[in-house]
Amino acid sequence: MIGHIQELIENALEHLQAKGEFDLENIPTINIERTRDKKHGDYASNVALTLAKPLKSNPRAIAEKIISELASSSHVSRVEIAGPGFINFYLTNACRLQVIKRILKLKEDFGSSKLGEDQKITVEFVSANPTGPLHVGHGRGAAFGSSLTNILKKVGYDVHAEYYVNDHGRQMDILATSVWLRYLELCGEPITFPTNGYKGDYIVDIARCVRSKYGDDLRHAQSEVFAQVSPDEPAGGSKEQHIDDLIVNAKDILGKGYQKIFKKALDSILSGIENDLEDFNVHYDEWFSEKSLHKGDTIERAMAKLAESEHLYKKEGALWFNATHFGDEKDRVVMRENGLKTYFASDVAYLLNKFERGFEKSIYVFGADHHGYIPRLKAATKAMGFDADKIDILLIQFAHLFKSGKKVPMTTRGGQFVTLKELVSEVGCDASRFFYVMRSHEQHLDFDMDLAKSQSNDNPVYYIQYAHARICSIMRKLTEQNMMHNVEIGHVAVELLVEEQELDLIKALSQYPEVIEKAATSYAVHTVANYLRELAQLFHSYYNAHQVQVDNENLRNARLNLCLATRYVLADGLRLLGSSAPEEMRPEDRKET
RNA sequence: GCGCCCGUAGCUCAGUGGAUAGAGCAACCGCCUCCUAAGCGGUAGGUCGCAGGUUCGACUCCUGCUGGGCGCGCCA
Repeated sequence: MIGHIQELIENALEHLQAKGEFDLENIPTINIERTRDKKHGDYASNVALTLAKPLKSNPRAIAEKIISELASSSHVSRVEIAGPGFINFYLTNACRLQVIKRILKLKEDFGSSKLGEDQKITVEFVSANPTGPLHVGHGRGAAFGSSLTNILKKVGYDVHAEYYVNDHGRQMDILATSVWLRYLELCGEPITFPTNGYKGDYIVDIARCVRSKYGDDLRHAQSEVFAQVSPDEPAGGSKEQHIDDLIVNAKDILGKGYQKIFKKALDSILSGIENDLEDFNVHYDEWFSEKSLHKGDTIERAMAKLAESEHLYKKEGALWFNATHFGDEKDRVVMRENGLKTYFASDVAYLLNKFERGFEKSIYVFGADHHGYIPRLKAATKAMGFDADKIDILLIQFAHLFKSGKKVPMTTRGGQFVTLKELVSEVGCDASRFFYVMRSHEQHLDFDMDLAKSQSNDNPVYYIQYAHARICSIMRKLTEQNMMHNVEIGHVAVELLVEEQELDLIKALSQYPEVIEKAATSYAVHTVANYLRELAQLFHSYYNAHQVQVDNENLRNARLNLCLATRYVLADGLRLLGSSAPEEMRPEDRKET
């Protein structure tokens, strides 16, 4: 419709130009937008305002000339000038009502588009180190990334959702060593657990699994384990050195046994993460292993690419990438003096891998604390000769969890935190998914657990679901009374929908494709949540003001069509956000909170 | 110190150059003989952090200031 109006104006401008009324160097791109206020019609253009300057004339006069040259259209009922010189377009009722037929035909495909042209893109999100269960801090990235993936698919991208698994490096060694030490404790060895080890209870659980599988096979004497280990921090030493020494000993003493523990720890935590995310309705196409980059030659090739473009240099024994050349604040080490590659080297290799897999766009969803990564990833992209516009890095601001009015700490050093699993089991998947994405990802979020749990009118997700359930209920009642919903009768009688609430609801429905498209192009998942709330609001108002099941068969079917169309959009929108659309919600099912 | 993000109603937030700045919650007043009251209608609530600038037009863009969050290792 926007394109149609654009065309009308464009033609009018060309006529005016040809008649010599206007003297423009070129026809500008014409901006058409939905009006916010229905008193301003359905669509408005500011074209006369923008032309005021080049034409050196007043906007209202220009608008008048444009209107006089507008060709008549079967979709437009009225055009008027308003305010400083806006041109407002009113659609014909027939045109407005078409959307119902369209939705009933397309069903849940309404709002889908070919915007993405089937381009291969990837969205990487969460990617938390597999050193422990996911906590509520990861939940926002998971909810956002998953919803974004759904939305991008909806507009026609071939989206590959990916989790980058940091299954390589020192943190994993600390994990494996922590498990081993807990295992030794279970065997009865007197162990002083290192300050820098992972202290969560889940480590003990894994150690127990190791013990039940291997018995005492991996047991070694405390004296051997701690032989030549420098003192821990409480004993006046360095906690970093202490844990590193323990890792060296663990690898030495255990040999192949170390890999067994390592693998057990990784598998156990990773499958826990996978399960937690599945329960959170978050699905991945790929769990990408960092180790696979080390096993293959991707890192070498990535480094070679950087070297080729002469962006690598040696300093103080280490190998550096000159990121400052591309605007980063400092150069970055890719290989340490001890010959080990840094995480950044893996990141560059992963980047190369994404380009090699032919993704047109790689979207990274990072926590706000990772904002320092943007310049260096962009720098590496450019240095390898790729288009930096092909990577988009989104920062998710922190969510603060509130419980009983008090802020709940997200993580603590001691390994105590609210896990995602706990959140989902306490609040439920639907409400927690919705709460995480109902605010802009660029905004700090206060997550009120009590509100999310409350199954009441305070809770926006239930409000939306309730609208859906009400429609389902209308349909059920109909069947109980042996009345038929005849869609064709409804289509023919569509002009009977004249109530204000009906027209408002119809208008909102017709906006769904635009909302989805805008959410996709600007990565603004929360706009879908806002839209659904508005749509539910309009439906509830309508429901209260007018009866759907009326005696008049024509009107009844027209209204049923409208309800059904609303239902499709509500269900699809909820699906995009990872929430369900229940067909029945009973007040007596509510849990008192 | 440097860099990134944020400041809109009592609270939590929408509003990515347009018309009279909007929702929800909290407050107050109403609505079930009628398809689910997890609902609806109404009232009240604002110096869009402050000061300049760009523009026909600024909550929106630019600069400075101010308040808050986060980040600045051969850590992961």
